[in-house]
Amino acid sequence: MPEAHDMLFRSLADPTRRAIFERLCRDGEQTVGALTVHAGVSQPVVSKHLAILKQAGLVRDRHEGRNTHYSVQLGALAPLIDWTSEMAGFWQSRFDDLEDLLKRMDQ
Amino acid sequence: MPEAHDMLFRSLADPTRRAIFERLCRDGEQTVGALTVHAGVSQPVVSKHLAILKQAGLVRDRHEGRNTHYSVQLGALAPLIDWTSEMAGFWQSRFDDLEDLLKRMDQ
DNA sequence: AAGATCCATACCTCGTTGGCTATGAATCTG
DNA sequence: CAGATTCATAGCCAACGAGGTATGGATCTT
Repeated sequence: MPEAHDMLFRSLADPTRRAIFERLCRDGEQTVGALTVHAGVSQPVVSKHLAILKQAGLVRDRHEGRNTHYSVQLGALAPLIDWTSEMAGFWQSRFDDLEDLLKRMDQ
Repeated sequence: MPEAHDMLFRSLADPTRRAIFERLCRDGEQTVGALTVHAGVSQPVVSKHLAILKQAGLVRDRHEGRNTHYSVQLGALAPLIDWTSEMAGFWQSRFDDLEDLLKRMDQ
């Protein structure tokens, strides 16, 4: 069972995939075709990347006729923010501990 | 030239590597041996992971006799925070645009 | 000095994956 | 209905990467 953070980080690790996600963040909902134009890779590759992003909970799709529109999933980045905050928190708390120690040593 | 964010995300994508980084965040400076005990992989593998984390700017090393101590690099997570904020910002601003639009339509 | 310990590097292997083309299903359009 | 368009899936391949063992350099320890 791949931990939840795994898919998240792994999804964003690939440059092509991250670029697609960034574009969706910047410009909002896009069809596969529109995304393919700027992706620099073939349409099937874009579709595969989108499937991975979707499975990671980063994007969602909406079907309309023969078009599929992708957009950023609400709260997509929340786990990333949480993880980062947690790690930064650990770091900070140890820093505080050191500060306390130094303060007590100072007395 | 691999963009800076690439190494960052790719470094954190691997579970073993991320676990090592998390441990350094939680418990502070550690020797390679200490990290290897809990890593579940061989010592050379741990060394390699640490080299990757170091190249990504996430950790730093300090040599002391035959021991090498690794610790989280100051400001390691800053680029990650920045990127996340930027993406969330794009999303938010488009949301605001929509809100404005709806507001104007409401009149 | 000899052995033990710590770590990094070299080398190999195998699974994963990101890319492609081909194709088919589904939907417009003439 | 026939062709065109949009997208997803399947199959394939080359490259990468994470794991292992073997080994050597450097440093304690006796």
